[in-house]
Amino acid sequence: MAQRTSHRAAPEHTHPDDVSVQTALAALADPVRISLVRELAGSAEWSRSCGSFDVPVGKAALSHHFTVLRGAGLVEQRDEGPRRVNRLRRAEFEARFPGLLDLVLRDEPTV
Amino acid sequence: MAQRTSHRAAPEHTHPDDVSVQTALAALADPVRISLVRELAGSAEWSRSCGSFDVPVGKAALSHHFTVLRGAGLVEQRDEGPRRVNRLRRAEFEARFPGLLDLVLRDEPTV
DNA sequence: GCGAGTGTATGATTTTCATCGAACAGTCGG
DNA sequence: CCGACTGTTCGATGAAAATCATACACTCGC
Repeated sequence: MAQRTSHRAAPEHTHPDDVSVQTALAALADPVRISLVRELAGSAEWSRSCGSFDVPVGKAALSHHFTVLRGAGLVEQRDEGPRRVNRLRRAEFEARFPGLLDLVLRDEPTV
Repeated sequence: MAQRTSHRAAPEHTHPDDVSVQTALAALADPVRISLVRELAGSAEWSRSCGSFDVPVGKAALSHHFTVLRGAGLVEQRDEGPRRVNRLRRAEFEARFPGLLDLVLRDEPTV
């Protein structure tokens, strides 16, 4: 039989098409999640594990934020050995909510 | 001297240019405020008083929501006799957050 | 100027959400 | 098989936000 990469339950994903505007906006209206999305946008796909992000919260909260991002159709996850790697669903999200992601990514904080 | 229309304190407004993406998203990530913005978009400017909107909340909460919308640069208000009439700041908001308002207005709930 | 109509302010209540600590579950290298 | 590493789950906590009821302020027609 085919080789299994993981015996863990695969994370549940929601396609952007099944997401309401309100849910999408709520997902992006949080400073930690905005940081995650921005960092993710600046990295190659599947290159970032959940723990590799520079956000000031514990791993429990971090896990929660990724759940929210998945539920909003913003992030796709895949298990790779012990870690869970991420990908920003740019094209799909853009198709569903044109311009929205760009607004978040372009509006960098004035450091 | 010039005639005064109102002896009330004029409502404080925030221009969309002075609003962060996060604030804008948070303002639009609420069902009641989404309803207000949609109804407002379907009416002539300055034609709707605060109490004329069909939302399931008391007037105290309603007043609060308009404060949030003003603070996000989404709504402009003017006193007209006993009522406070509203205007959606379409052009200004669109200039600051291109496409965002359209997303909210286009995504009508499937009734 | 009274009273109805409209909106704001205040304080309390409720709900929602972000967060943490601790316990648990896979994965992988030795 | 053990131990380090990664991430999830659970329960509790705290903060923020929505809501309400009440009281107050302003406008206007009578």
